Amino acid sequence: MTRQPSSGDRPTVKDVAASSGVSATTVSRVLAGNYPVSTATRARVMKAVRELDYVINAQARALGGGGTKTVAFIVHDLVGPAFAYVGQGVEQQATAEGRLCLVCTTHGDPERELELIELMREQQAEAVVLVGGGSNSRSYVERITQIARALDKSGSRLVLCGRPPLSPEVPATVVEYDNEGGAYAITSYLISLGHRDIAFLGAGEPGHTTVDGRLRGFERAHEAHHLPMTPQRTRAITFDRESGYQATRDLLARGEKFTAIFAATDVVASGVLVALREAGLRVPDDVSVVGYDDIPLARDLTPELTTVHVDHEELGRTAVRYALNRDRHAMSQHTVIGTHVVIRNSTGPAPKPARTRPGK
Amino acid sequence: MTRQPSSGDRPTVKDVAASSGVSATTVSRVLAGNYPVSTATRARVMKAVRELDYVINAQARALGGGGTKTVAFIVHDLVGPAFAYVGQGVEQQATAEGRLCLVCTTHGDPERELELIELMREQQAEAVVLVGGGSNSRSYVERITQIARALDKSGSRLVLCGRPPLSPEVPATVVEYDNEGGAYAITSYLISLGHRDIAFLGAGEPGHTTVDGRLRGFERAHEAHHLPMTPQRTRAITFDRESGYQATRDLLARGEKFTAIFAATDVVASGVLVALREAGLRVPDDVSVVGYDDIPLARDLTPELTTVHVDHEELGRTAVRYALNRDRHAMSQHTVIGTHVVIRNSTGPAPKPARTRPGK
DNA sequence: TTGTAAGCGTTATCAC
DNA sequence: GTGATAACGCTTACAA
Repeated sequence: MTRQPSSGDRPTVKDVAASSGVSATTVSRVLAGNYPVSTATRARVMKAVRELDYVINAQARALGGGGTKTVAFIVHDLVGPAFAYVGQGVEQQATAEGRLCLVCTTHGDPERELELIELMREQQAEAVVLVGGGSNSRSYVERITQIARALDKSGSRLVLCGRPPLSPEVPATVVEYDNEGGAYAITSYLISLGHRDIAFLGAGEPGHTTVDGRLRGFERAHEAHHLPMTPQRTRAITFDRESGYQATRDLLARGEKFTAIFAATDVVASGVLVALREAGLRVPDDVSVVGYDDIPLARDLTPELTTVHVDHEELGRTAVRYALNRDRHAMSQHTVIGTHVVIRNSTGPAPKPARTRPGK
Repeated sequence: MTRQPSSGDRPTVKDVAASSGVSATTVSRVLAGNYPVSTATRARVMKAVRELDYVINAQARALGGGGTKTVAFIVHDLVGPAFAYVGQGVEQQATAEGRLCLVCTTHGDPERELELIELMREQQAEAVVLVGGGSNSRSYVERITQIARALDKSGSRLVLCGRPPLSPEVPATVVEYDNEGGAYAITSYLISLGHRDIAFLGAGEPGHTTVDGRLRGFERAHEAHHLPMTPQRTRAITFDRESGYQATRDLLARGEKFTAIFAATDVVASGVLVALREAGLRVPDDVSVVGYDDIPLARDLTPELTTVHVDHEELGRTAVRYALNRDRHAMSQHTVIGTHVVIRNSTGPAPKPARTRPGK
């Protein structure tokens, strides 16, 4: 007698087996397709599957057979363009490798991050991708190390995306981009245009790996060209449009001398442009502006923004690819993706003499 | 004798039980915390949990106990700003309700969409959120109806986010925004500024629900003000920046008469602005431009874009909230979220006489 | 080629 | 309070 599945109570292999007159094992074999089954039987089983509208229970399968085929993606938020692109890459590669993609947001809360890692451990995610720069503080590094070990013990792999490597003994996959190199390159470009007084908006949060790298590239470029740096021209900000705006106004209000501004991100640069425009300064005639990331916004700004291109999507793809196809004996992995300067219309030769605050 | 867990082989309740000298049942109770357990026992168990670094197996729990506490989010892609915000809302609400969030992208492929629905059925997702406008074609509606029924049978709920409701007999939750109303309002605003010749960029794909709604609002506003519409001024596009750019160039090249452009999305509007600028036309002095969506980009364009605000994040939140806390007896649900016009600097009084192609 | 039976790790049921 | 024991739905030896 055939069971009559009703709403909310799914048919199981047993139902299919009963309905097609075979054993549950055979049904399983037909569905998995990895075992010889006679054509006639297969047909009968498939017919029953269709009639009952049977779908396998992923939980039960995971428990009985292999693992769970899941990749977790933990990120600050989904709407930052850079994050969204990394996410896109992660999802894409996970799908390509036959995995499902779990996504969680921390909103910058370290506690929440920890909770999520535990959750992902429960879920047996094959890889747990952490996106975005982290702190460089001793305690933070220790924490991440611990997490990496815990995940490793649970048979899952920690992937750090867009931050520097940990010690080689830590079981983790690290995929970063040449953050410092990009900053060095674009700063050098400004210097080659004759700029000598360049403001840097994006200091602050000392120990934040992304910021640190960009600032370091900025500094190294100055050293390489034997140019002095003045601390008054580097500003701590919060990496949103508004803080770029405020920092620029502050720079102008204090009468700092500068002919160019290096904004730590494209989003910050968008605020910079507004402030300069309000102050009656022309870009790039009076002041050159550069950003970092090359998100689509960079092309929509007026003028179009000269910036450092980072292939965020590739970053996400690479992260998953490496984590899933790694040498099981290798402890740590580390890859760096290149960056390059994209020249658009927000940069030009330094005006002479250098501008100061208008009207001062 | 205590088991020694090694890499990749997780301790189980049994290990914890053995290590703390109680039964597996007791361990389960301590962990669930929903049953009386003596303080002493609880302490011993927790100690063992910590020592073994035990984490529960979510799959096994799902199989044994209740369901899976998962919400699935199926979307065209993650990087479209509107999608990203809906996703943010979905994730946020899912988390708030103690659910995990699975995310998958279709890249516009209907086959892929079907596959994903099946996958989500296997995963026993409590809710499956489909984001973005769909087709209105008979076959498409039938397909969705079938999907809704299939999911319902599997005990999971289909949620349509940002598209019109299906028939009341179809078990689905629909959350849309007042798409047509927003288009009506912003068109009326243009008309109130004296514009009589308004181009609409975003026709095409007849049957696409989002586009249809916006065009209908545009048309209704014309009717309400007894204004004629000329088909030559509505253009089919592909909803990216480039197609907005091309459509505008085409409009100009053909010498169409217009004093304002209604771009179907903010992204399209960004392309429109570029084309107008290249043609030497000033916005809003020569031509007014409006968009739709009010994504952050709208404020970064020059001039800042007048557009229709849609709270995409709230859309996502509402979708999940309704799907999870619905009346189990109600078949279909339907909610509409309001939209409103945001006036910025891309719109102004219609110039007179109406501009045509410059130099013509 | 097919079936039987024993897990997988948890929770629920029913005793004690 | 606590502990056996039987599900949950699937896979995978081991047999036939």
